[in-house]
Amino acid sequence: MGGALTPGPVLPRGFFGRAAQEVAPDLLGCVLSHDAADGAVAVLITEVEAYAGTADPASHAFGGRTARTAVMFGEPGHAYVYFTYGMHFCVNLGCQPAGTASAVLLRSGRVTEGAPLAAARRAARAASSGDTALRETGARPVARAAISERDLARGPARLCRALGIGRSLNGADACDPGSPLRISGPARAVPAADVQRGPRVGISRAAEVPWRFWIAGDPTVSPYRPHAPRRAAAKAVSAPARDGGTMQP
DNA sequence: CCGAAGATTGCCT
DNA sequence: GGCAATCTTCGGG
Repeated sequence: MGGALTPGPVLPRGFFGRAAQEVAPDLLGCVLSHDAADGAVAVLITEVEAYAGTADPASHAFGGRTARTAVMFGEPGHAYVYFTYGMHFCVNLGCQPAGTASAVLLRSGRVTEGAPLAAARRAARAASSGDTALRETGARPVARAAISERDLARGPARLCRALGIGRSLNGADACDPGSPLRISGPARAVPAADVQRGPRVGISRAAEVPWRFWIAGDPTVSPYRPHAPRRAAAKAVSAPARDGGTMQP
C-alpha cells in the first residue's frame, strides 16, 4: 500500500545498452514520467514490445536509417516518438550503442501519478474528434462515460495521450534526471514468474516472433490483435475489378 | 510528384 | 466484429 509505488532512481544509460529483447522484460514495472506545462503524469509500464532494428522486418529501422528513424540509431535511452494512422503517437526507448538501431515500444501502463490530468487529456481527444457525423446529422453529442482508470494508458497511443507525449519529445533523453521525460526503475521488482511473452500486436511481418512482454494478469494489458490490412478505399462508382475474381476469405 | 501502407482507436451494426 | 478517421513517411516513377 503506502509508498509501494514510489519509483526508484532514473535508469542508467547502460541499462539500454543491450539487445531490445533483453531490455524489454526488464522495463516491466518501471515508471515513465512526463513533466509538462499542464502538470505531471507517471505510468507504470505493464506491456512492451521489442524491435530489433535493421535485422527485424517489423521494425521501422528495417532497411536502414532515415530521418524518421534516426533516433533509434543514436545513443540508447532516448525516446523514439512516431506518428501513425494520421492521429496517433507511440513512444519507444532506444537500445544498443549508437550506430545500432533497436527499441522497445511501450504499449501499456497503469497511471500512478496525475490521473485527473491524464483523464482530461484522454477526454479532450474524444470530444474533439469524430464529431463530423454529429454536425451533419444535427444530433446532439451523446453523454460519454468517464474513461476508466484502467483504460487511461491501455494501448500505445492511449499511453502517449495520457502522458501528453507528442512529436516534440522525439529524441528526449529518458536517462537524464533533468529531462521532462524520464524512465525510472521499478518500485517493486516484477517476479520473473509474472512476466509473460507472446507475439507482437498488429504487425504484418515477423508476426511469429514472441517479443511482446507483459505482466501476467494485469488488467491494463491491451488485447492481442493480429495484423488487419486496411481495405483499399473504393472511391469510384465503378470497381477496378483487376483481381480476376479470386479471393481468399 | 504520387501512391500506398501503417507498431491504432473508437464508433458502427 | 467490421470499418472509418486522418496524415506522415518512404519508395518508386
